[in-house]
Amino acid sequence: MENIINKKVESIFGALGLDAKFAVVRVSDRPDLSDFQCNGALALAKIMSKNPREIAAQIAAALQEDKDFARVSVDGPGFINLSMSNDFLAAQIEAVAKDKRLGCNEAEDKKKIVLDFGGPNVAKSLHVGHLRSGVIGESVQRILRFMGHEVVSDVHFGDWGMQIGLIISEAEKEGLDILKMNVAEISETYKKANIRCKEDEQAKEDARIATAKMQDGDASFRKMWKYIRDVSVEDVKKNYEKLDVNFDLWLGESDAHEDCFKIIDIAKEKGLAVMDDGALIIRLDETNKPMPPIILKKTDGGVGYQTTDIATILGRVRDLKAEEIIYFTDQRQALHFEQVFEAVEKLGIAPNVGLKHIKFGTVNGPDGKPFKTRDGGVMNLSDMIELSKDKVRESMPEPSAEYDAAYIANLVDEVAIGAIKFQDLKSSIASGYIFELDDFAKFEGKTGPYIQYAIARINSLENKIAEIATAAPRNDVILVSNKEERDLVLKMLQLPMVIKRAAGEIEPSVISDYVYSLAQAFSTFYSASPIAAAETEALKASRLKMAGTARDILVLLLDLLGIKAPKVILKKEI
RNA sequence: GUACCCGUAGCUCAAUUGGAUAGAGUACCGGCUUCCGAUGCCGGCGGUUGCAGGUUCAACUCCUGCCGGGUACGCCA
Repeated sequence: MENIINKKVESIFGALGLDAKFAVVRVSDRPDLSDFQCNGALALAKIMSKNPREIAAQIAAALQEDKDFARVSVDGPGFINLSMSNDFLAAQIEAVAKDKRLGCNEAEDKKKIVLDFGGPNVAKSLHVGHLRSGVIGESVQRILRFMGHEVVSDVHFGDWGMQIGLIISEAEKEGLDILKMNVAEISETYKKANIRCKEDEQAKEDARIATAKMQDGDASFRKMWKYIRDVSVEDVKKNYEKLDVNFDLWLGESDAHEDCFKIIDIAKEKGLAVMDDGALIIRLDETNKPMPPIILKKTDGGVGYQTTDIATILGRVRDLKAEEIIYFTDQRQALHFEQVFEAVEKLGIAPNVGLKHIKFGTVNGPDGKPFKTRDGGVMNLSDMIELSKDKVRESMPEPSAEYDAAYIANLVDEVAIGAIKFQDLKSSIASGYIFELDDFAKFEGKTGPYIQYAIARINSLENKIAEIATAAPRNDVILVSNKEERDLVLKMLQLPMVIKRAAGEIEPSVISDYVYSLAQAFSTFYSASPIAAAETEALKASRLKMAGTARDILVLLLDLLGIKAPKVILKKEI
């Protein structure tokens, strides 16, 4: 709808000989005054050094001719306030209700986009630190697909660095057989190795040598590497499944192994590779923003994650034909990606490919520092999920004939995961948040379950009315008869712009913010306007259709956030 | 030491990228159920946007300087 209004305003600007790029219409900051506003006259006045109110008045006068506007006024220094007619709004929402995509167009410039999120490592079970990357990445993946982009997601497993060497050399020292270990044992061995290497320089050196040997292709080391990788992948997959976080590709650093040599060759050819302190590096200190160098090859001959990340880009451009690559990690890796992107630029291996790093804040404890459990360790992701489910379970009824134990178990799952995900996506992803267990299972206020509940009520409403067997409201017309209805319709019509903005800014919180305000608008409407007992049949049909449309939008939005919308929400009778 | 990020209501966060009266949730206080799901709705309380300057018709937003917090800085990832 904003598109339509924008066009109307643009054509007026054109007719008046004004630059149409200032004809930007947005949702009004002052809903008491108008539905939409245009601030273009202010910007124009500055350029043309004219009185903004005069320009605004001229535009407003022309807009007034259009009967779709119920009211056009110029206020303050030159804001143009626009209010739409109820007929216009009704016609617009009618079109949305009919449309499979609820009025949303796909992007004009569709791209092939590779998303890199998750980033788990071998031998480490997922912890709260992994939550955000997965949840945010999953949502962005859904949003970009909805916009029509071709999206390929890759988990980019951390399976090629020191951690492998650490495990192998530690197992050797302890006389353990890696090929018989399970995930927990591998993880334990890794932890022990870390502790040992903190004290013991020689052990660290041994691990380094083991890493280099493995990377070099030693058969028995490769066998152990493969085993460790397979066992870890299987475990990590299970965890992501629980969270409904999905990847197209389960590639890892190891898959870029061959390309690492190519990167080194290219760097040499271009004269970018220099020996320094025994390592082969690319200098990045001569630019206006000097950075530490890329270490292509370590003194011991092994490659680090800088090289594998660069090599991975080469592969993604060559094999996947990526036009854009987006990374999701916490902000502590900002410098790393600046270095990698700069090196890629110098190497010229990804011309015209957009490289973006979406950084997000850490999940923090009450002290404002990255979250730790009471004993100082990191909290396991699956433990956290269980805690949230326990909370949700408390509010659920006992299994009944209608809803058996399996149904309730599934419901607990969907609500708990919904609560966790919404909590993670509800404020702008650049800022971190304080981890409060209680918040992950809250039902009230700005939470996932609040939205799920609103949806369940609409479903229930439709069932009830169908049961009463009143005149079927098919093909009835939506009427805008009171303030609550009008507010709801206006809110619903913002959908396309919201999704477009979320996709453009790669910011899922734009959607979580909107989905909540829409659910609120619905609840307000719902408690103010009787539906089953509406004054007339036409009004009843209209409101029912309105509610159904709101439900469809809410479900779509939750889906874009990666959150399930249960048809029915059960609760304990009190 | 250098670079980057942050500081908004008691708490957790917004503010459409420079626009009008800085908004939500939570907490707290008050009201709403013979009637569509009260995990709900309505109302109230709560602010010198860290401090001091500057640019602008207009600053939470941009610039400068302080204060306070965080993060990262060559062979871990």
